[in-house]
Amino acid sequence: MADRPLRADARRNRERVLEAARELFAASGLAVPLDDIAARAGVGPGTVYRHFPTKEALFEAVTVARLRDLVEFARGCAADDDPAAAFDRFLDRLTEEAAAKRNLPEAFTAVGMEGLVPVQEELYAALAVLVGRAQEVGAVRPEIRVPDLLVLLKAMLQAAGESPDPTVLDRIALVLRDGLRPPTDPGSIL
Amino acid sequence: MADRPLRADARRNRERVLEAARELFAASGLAVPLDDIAARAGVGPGTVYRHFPTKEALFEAVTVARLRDLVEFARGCAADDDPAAAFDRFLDRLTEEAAAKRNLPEAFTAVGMEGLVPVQEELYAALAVLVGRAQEVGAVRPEIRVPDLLVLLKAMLQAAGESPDPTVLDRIALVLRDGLRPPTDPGSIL
DNA sequence: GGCTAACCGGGGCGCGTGTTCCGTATATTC
DNA sequence: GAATATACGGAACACGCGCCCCGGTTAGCC
Repeated sequence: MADRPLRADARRNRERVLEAARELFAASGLAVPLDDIAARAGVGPGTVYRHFPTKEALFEAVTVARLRDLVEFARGCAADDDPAAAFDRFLDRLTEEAAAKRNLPEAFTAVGMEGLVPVQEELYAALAVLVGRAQEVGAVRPEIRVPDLLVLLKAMLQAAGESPDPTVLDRIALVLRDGLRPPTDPGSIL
Repeated sequence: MADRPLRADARRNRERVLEAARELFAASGLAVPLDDIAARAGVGPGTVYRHFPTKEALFEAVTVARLRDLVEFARGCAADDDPAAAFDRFLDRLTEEAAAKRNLPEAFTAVGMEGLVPVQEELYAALAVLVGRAQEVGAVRPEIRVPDLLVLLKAMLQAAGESPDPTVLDRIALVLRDGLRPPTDPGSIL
């Protein structure tokens, strides 16, 4: 209970494990063997378990951080003056991150990971604001709900991760963006 | 080599295994344990292996059939008079099938399954015609290529399959459809 | 109805992978 | 610099699952 400060080498190893986990989870998702993470960190498997009670816990630790960043960004966008531009900025950010981060899509809807739920809910709430405001100014079709968006975004991230050709992502993002806009309603172009 | 006709009980069991595999693969994809399939078919695991040399072979057998149907449908669409409507019909069919068929998306891009390749190529070719014709009449944005479409559809079906709410799929299909259309080009509405 | 060959069932092997354990090494403290 | 708690490493364990094998059974044929 009395959190004694970690020994110096312990803290260093903890950081190394997190770093290795970040990279490998991003590359191959949850499928990567834990031993590989340990090896990449220059550490034995036992050491990983000293710091994280389970493989899932490690995944959580890595993923919560990434999701938290995303939530923060979404909140920043929500505070933007121009709701349409704000929504666009968020999509931009997501397509950037999509490059080769397979753990993000898994994190969106992963179930059964206790620690992920709060951040998922925060993301949901932030997106609700972002989408709602964009819909008010007619930048996003009104029937769209946050879960729809999450599914779509997840699909995009997944698709991007699987395709070897990076330009695929550009075209997919294009389709998504145009599809989210309301069907041309005369006079909607500010 | 001389394909002696299968014994009656053997043929019956083979059919049962295929049936069980269809259902379970559709529900949970390749992840379902082979023993479950055997149990569902009322058969021992050994019997499954008598008919299919490997679990992947069973998956192939089930999936090739489904893909072949899809290819046939796509070809039918390609022969349609109205290319725009034909493309739409294909999308409709796909969203219908998406309801709870997790093996379909996996089949689109599954690699390392020898038997799947020919059908995948056929699907690719059929889609190329379908998309090409739709593009000629301005129903689909010109920069889209078949791989884009495959990746996008796959990810979407997958993501939608995970969502408990079936209406999500409807809205996603809507977004997809509008997103694939070229950005309103005055005069494109026949 | 009996004979033969084909087929069935499920127990068991091997492997990959998450997890634990303990003897050894090292940081910290006095 | 010695004492002690803390952390390390990797071998060993547990387990799920794909896959094989053999004793028993059943279908097909005379």
